[in-house]
Amino acid sequence: MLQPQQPITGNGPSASRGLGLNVHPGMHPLNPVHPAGLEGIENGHDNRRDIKDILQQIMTITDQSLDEAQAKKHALNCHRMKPALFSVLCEIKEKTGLSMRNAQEEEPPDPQLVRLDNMLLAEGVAGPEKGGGAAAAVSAATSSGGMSPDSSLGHSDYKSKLSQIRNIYHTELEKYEQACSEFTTHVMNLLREQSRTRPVSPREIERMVAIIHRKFSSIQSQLKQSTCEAVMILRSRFLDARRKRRNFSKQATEGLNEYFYSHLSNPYPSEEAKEELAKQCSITMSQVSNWFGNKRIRYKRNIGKFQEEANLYAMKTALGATQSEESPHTPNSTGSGSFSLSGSADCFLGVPPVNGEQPPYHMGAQDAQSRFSERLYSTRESRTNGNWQEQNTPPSATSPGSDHSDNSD
DNA sequence: GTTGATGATTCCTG
DNA sequence: CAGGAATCATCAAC
Repeated sequence: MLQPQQPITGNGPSASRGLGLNVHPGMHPLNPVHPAGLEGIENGHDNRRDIKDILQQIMTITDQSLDEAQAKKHALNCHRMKPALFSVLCEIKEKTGLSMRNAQEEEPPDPQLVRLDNMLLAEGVAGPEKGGGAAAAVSAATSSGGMSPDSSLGHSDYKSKLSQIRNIYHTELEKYEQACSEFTTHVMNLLREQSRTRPVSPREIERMVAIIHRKFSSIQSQLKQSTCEAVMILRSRFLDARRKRRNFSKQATEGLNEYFYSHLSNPYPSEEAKEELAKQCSITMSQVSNWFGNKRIRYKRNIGKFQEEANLYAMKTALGATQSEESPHTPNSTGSGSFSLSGSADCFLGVPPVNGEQPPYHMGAQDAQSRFSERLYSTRESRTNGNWQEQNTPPSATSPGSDHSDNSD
């Protein structure tokens, strides 16, 4: 794409300055490396003086004013020695292999940059605008058990902020790309201009372009890093579940409590039961696990405090069970309104007798209870169950009058 | 602002 | 890896 020997037409200011001839190692004026370039010249002594003069002019060209330099440059380009000198320069360059120095440097992709790219893509900042972006990040955070669905008001805020970051990122990226492209064009023009007075190979230009791109790439990676940091801050601020804790809905709490107290002998829902509870309470399975974990430990810590609650739910379940007995068409009715669980039919039947007492509610449905228990309790629970039963004697749930709870703690 | 309740997280254990 | 225990952070009632 370059024609180094083409006639001079351009006379831009850039060409008159950095001609770059004073850095060439093989350019000693009195000792041309290859005499072929001076073919046809008969008087060697005069020639040497000519060359000396020309080079002297070239060396001092940067000290001159623009117009003067332009004029000198034009004079030099028109000089009869110019083609010969140019040819010498070309040969010197070829011999020394200057233009090829470091030409082979093929840098592997920067792992740090790749990481940043991947992260921005995952966060929805880079890549396609809709679908995989903020929504994906939010849904990921939610499904990991972070937030309850009613915290979605925070999501829209998060999305809008993420969108802002995305916009800024793309604007800046565009700016950088434009600047890079402009600068590259400028440098290429400069080199083309210079190629009229010194040999500049296409490969050299490519190398220069690569250098420029590397420089801009490092700026870009800084931009990417800053963007990643901004997204991280945003995430921690908006998606940190602790900050955005929301109480479960009344219905959800009721459902969980119902299950807890109706399985007081073994309040360890199986995966299946957790899934069902999660579905019915509109929370995630990990939230169900959290809830039961908290409930068990808090109940155990202060059984007396939960006595009333236990009684309440015992009443409810008992009422539900009675109703279900009376009207077999509604077997799953638990007296808790819209909330019902398939496993709640074993209301308090799993509660072991306290000091040999009979369970207060014996519906004659022990078989059903066993079946439900078998289905709902995982193998893991059977391990922990014994422990729970031994250590946590449930209160006489349905007889508040005979409260003999130990009010532990 | 204080305080108790509560959902989530972290660390540890079996 | 599930669960216990401790703790944190926020909510909500006062």
